[in-house]
Amino acid sequence: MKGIRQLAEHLDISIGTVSRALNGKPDVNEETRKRVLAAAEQLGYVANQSGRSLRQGTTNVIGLMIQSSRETVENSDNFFLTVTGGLQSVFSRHKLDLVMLPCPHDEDPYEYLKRMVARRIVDALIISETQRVDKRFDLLAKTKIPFVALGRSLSDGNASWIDLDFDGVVNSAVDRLVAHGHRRIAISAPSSDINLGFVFVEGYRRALERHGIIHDPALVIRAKSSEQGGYQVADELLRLEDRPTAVILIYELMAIGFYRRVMESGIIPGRDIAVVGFREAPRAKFLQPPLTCFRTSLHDLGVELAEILLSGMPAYSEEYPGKTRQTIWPLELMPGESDAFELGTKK
Amino acid sequence: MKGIRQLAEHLDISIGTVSRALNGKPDVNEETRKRVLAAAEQLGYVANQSGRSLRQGTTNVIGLMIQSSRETVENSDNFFLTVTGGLQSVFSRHKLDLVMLPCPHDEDPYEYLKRMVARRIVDALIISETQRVDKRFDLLAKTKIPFVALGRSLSDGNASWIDLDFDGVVNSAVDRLVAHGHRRIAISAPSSDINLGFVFVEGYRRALERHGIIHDPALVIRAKSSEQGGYQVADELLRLEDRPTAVILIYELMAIGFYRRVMESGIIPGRDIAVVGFREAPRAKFLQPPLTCFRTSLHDLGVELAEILLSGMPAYSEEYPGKTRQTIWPLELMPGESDAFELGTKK
DNA sequence: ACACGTCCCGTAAACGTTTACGATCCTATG
DNA sequence: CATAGGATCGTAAACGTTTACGGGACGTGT
Repeated sequence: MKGIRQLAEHLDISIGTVSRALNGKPDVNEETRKRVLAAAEQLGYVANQSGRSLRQGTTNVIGLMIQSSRETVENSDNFFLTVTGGLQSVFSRHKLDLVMLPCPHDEDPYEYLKRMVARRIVDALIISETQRVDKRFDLLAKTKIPFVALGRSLSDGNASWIDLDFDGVVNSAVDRLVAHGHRRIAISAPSSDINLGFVFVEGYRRALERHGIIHDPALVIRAKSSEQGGYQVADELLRLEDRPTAVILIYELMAIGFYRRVMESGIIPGRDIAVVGFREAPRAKFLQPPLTCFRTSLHDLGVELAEILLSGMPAYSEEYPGKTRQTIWPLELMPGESDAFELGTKK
Repeated sequence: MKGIRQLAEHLDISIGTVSRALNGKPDVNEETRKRVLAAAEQLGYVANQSGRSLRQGTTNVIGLMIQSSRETVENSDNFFLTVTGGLQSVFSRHKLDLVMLPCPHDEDPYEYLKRMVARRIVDALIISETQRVDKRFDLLAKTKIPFVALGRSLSDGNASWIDLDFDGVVNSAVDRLVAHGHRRIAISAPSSDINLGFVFVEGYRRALERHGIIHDPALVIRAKSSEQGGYQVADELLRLEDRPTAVILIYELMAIGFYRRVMESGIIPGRDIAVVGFREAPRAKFLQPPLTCFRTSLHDLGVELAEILLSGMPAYSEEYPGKTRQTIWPLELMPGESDAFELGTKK
């Protein structure tokens, strides 16, 4: 089966009518529509995407750009695959397909994005792993292509985004630890270049301030979000003369390394030091003691993300142009036993 | 900047010459080529992919189809993102872009693939997570689209594929355990529907046979490749009256759950029971005791995979059509301490 | 009988590229 | 001087689809 032309002459109908029939347009007899659909099915005809795209300037494909940098590969940990599930559950209802666009390690994400936009293989884009200053926002705004960011940025220029509630997480964690009597609370986070690192530590500082605790910069450890990172965090904290009594880890993967390092020094998590993790993953509850952490449904986050995007696309939104939407996605505390003790009372 | 036509009249050159200049074709003066390239750069012109694809029937995009099924999401654990890095390092040299095509959970992979093929948004395909019988091979063979499978299949029909050396892994594991005095060796694997599950257990049986050990079906545990799965494997094995003295786990993630369950019963891995894991991931060495497992470079696997694919594409291979290539990808033993004891001698 | 509206369909242009073909100019060679 | 041939460029067709436009057939109301 070559193209619509062959299909048309096989049916002895004009090519225009065939196209209208296939696309559910009016001005075509219901009976001939049946015939066309049947013949297309039988001959296995599917419209050539290039031709269609060229004509109507649309591809029916949404792109999800990911960086998969070295840093990410170690910890993203199916984050994207799970979000993708939520995205697709929405997109498939609109006959949109999702493709993931992985930016090569050795290419500048900005240049990569520019190429992808220019190639016009997607109608809209989702960018992720936003930097604190991120030129991609300007680029996408300038090209008028609909997009949503997964992650805030200073450069968002009032564009739509969705982000995890880092602030809520760190506030809740600090409150909880303070209630247990802790005053020296350490925190780990990635570099403040990436927005997560900045926002997380900022929230931490405000939370401490709220409790009247002075902030000690030595208790903020920048580390990779991996087992090695957790190991290193523990290592650095153990070196301090005035050690913290509690620690907030980012990415629960770090807890594995953290546990190991402190236990090597005879320190038992959940008894000698309190540990809170963010965010929940299956293995958190397999640690000993089980890790107190924060959970959320990444699938549902994907659903929300998709809806935000669609609401910004003329063809899929009734009240376009609507306002851009900025959403902070909540997480729920999952109490474990890694912080379940009152400071000063060792069981 | 609209299209090549505007670029041409801006330069006061014919559209044909501009196209030739941009694509490095001959029959164009070197100086005018410079001018064209400069103007294109300055005006930010990039060829519209749809037009180009329509004309020359090629998209310069390679697709990597992944299923991201529930099963996979829990354990694939950046497997694909790492392989992707290797793929892109090859593709980028040929000006090919890679997109990941995630099949929605609720859609049949075969139907999804059919849609993607028909849409013609990729020039070639990589399929993964092959089933033991997998209709996708026939479909791709029939449509003549170049492809490689990541994973063997009964249905491969002599197509190209690459797969991890499950056989070598399980042989090596069994040899090692037998050398340490073990005779009752359990194994975990996913369902034999997926090819990995089948091949792995088959190799296990042959390895036992080689050592004259009779195969006890009770020692083959089908479980999900996750922490929960590992927990469940331990649970089932503990219920046996004639317990195994060693176990081979698939996916080192399972070891976390396995360790926890047996330790709940006072059994210490590496002392009371030997554990070998497949395949290596960062966290294996953060377990206590460190897990003996098998490692490989998934990046390099991606490179090989890309080269196999390219060798099957007329435009990128000098001796096309070459033979199809089936590659078994080796893994290397990483001795830990989880099996470092002689049976009968408890330290 | 006439006007008019509805339903259905065919025709052809347009989307942005690439490329086969032919035209032009210039130089070297006889 | 005639001619061949190379270098460089312009012209136009083609890729497969969608869609604006117009036209024929038919029914309905005056």
